[in-house]
Formats: sequence, C-alpha cells, structure tokens
Amino acid sequence: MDDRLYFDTINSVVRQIPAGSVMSYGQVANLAGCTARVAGWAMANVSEDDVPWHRVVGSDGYLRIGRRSVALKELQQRLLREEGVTFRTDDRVDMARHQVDGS
DNA sequence: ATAGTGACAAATG
DNA sequence: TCATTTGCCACTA
Repeated sequence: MDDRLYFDTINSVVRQIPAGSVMSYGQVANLAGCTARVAGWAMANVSEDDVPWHRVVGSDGYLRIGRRSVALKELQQRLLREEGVTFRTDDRVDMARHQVDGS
C-alpha cells in the first residue's frame, strides 16, 4: 500500500474541511481529482488522526458506513454534534446549513 | 489477466 | 418513493 495515489490528496482535502462543516464524498472526490468511490475507499482506510473523516458524509446527508458499523456511525454523529453540526430527525446532516460550497 | 467488492453517486424503472 | 443498474477507480484473491 505505498502507492496511495489519491490517498494523500484526499487526506489533504479532508483536512481542510473547517470544523462545523461537512462535505460529501463526491465533493471531496471532485476536489481531489478522483471519483467518489476512491474517496470512500480512502476514508475507509484512513489511519491518521489528523484526518477529520467524520466530516465526510453521503451526498444525501446520511452517514454511510458500510458493514453495519453502527458504533462508528454513532461516533461520527457525536463528533459532528460537538462541532455544532445539526441533524434532522432522519439522522441525517442538515446539508443546506453545513455543506461546504466548493463550487 | 480476470472477477468480485466497496464508508459513492446519478440515472432509470 | 424505493429498488435496481450503471459508471467509476483502487484493492484483493
């Protein structure tokens, strides 16, 4: 796993997300110059502590964490709430308020 | 080299 | 509105 191609680029993009804001995987992917799947792969394999992976959510605002990792999902939700991110009753992020305008 | 998989997303039916 | 398909790119067996 030394290639990391987009790995580093994606990490740097995610690091620039301000606290209290979120980005969709597609948004990160666009800025990093790759596709949404690669962004998801990068988040799934992130191992550095300075990467706020919890600020990356699905384009529809849902916290998508595969393999039914409920604990991880709740962790993400908790971290976001600490930063002032508000959630709707559907357990999804209020994108209109917190999504970063990259374009 | 081929096939299957995945923390995605947009298009279809 | 929900379920399925397709496009996408990297990884693993």
